[in-house]
Amino acid sequence: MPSGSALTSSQIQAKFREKGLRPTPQRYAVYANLLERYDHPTVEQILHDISQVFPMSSRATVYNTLTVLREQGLVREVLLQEGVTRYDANIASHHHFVCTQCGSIHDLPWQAFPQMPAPETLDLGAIAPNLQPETYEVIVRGSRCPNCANSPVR
Amino acid sequence: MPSGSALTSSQIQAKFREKGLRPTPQRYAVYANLLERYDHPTVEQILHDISQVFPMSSRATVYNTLTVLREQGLVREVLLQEGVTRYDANIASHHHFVCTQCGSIHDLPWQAFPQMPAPETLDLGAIAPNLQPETYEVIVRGSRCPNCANSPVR
DNA sequence: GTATGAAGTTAGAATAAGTCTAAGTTTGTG
DNA sequence: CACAAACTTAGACTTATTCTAACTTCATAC
Repeated sequence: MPSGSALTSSQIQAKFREKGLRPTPQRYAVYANLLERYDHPTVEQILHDISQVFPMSSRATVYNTLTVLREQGLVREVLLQEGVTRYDANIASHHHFVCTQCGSIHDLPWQAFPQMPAPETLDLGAIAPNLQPETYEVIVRGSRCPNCANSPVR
Repeated sequence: MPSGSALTSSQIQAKFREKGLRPTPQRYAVYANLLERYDHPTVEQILHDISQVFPMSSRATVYNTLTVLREQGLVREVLLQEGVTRYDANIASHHHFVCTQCGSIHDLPWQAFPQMPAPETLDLGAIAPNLQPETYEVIVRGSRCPNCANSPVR
C-alpha cells in the first residue's frame, strides 16, 4: 500500500488546515503524490511527476512545500544516498532497507525487529546516561530487493 | 579514544600496501587524520586540518583518497546530514546518535542494543524472505549530547 | 642507474542539489 | 471588497562533488 495511507482529497485539505497551511494546488499535488507512491522520491522525481498533472510548479515551490510539510510532521526526509535528499510520507515508525545492488530503498515494518523497544521507551542510560533519545530506526543494507530479485546483477 | 585505534605510521603504511595502495603523503595525512579524531568530519574539515600540516593537498585528492579508502574498506561514509557526506575510520560495527540540538554525530557501541543480533546473523526471512541483509546499524536521534550537555539550548 | 608506464596529484572547470531574491499572485479575514 | 500575510515563481546564486587534462612520482625491467 502507498506510503502512509491513501487519503481522500478532502482529508488532505483538512490536514493542511489543521496544521495552519493554506491548501494550495501545488502543496496538494506534492503531498498527494508522496502519499500515493511506494518509493522514496527525490525532489526531481516529485517535480517531474506533478508536472504531468500540474505543469506550473516551480522547483522552489517543491522545496518550500517539502520543508513546511516536514516542519508540520506530515513527511520526513530520508538520507540514505549520497548527495540527494529523499522524502517519505509514511511518518509511522518503521525501518529501511537499502539495496546495495540497485540503490533502491524499501520500508521494513517496525515489527521486523520485535526485540527492539518502542521509540518512546528507548533508554540508553546504561551506555550514555545523559543522552535523551527521541526516535530511532534501523538501517539494513543488503541485496536481492524485490526490484533485483528477477534481474540479479551478475 | 580515536575512531578506530591509533595506528603507528608504519602500521598505516603497511595497511596501504596490503590493499595495493601506494602510501603517498596525501593519503597518509587523510587516513591518519580520520583515525585520530572522534567526530565524523566532512571533506572540507579534513582538508582544512591536513592543510595545517601538509599544505599541498588539493580538494580533488581528498575526494579521491576517501573514495579509494572506502573501496578498500578502510573508512566508511556517514550519511546523517543533508547535503554533506561525512567519513568515519571506525569500521567496526557500531551505531550512531544524531543530536537534534547541535547536529553532531556520536558513535554508540554495538552493545547499546544487546538484544540485536550480530550483523552476519540478521535474518529478515519472516518479513521479507528474499532480502539478503549484509550489514545494519541503528540511528538514534535525540538531544543532550555531550557537546550540548553543558550549554543547553533554551 | 635510467627509461618507462601506471598510479597519483593538481588547479580549475563543470555539474547538480539546494537556497535565496525580488517581484508578482492568491486568499482568508475584517 | 480591501488588504496584509501567505504563497508561488523564474532565475540567480551557493556549495558539495565530479571531471579533465596536464604534470609528478615511483616501482620495475632493462
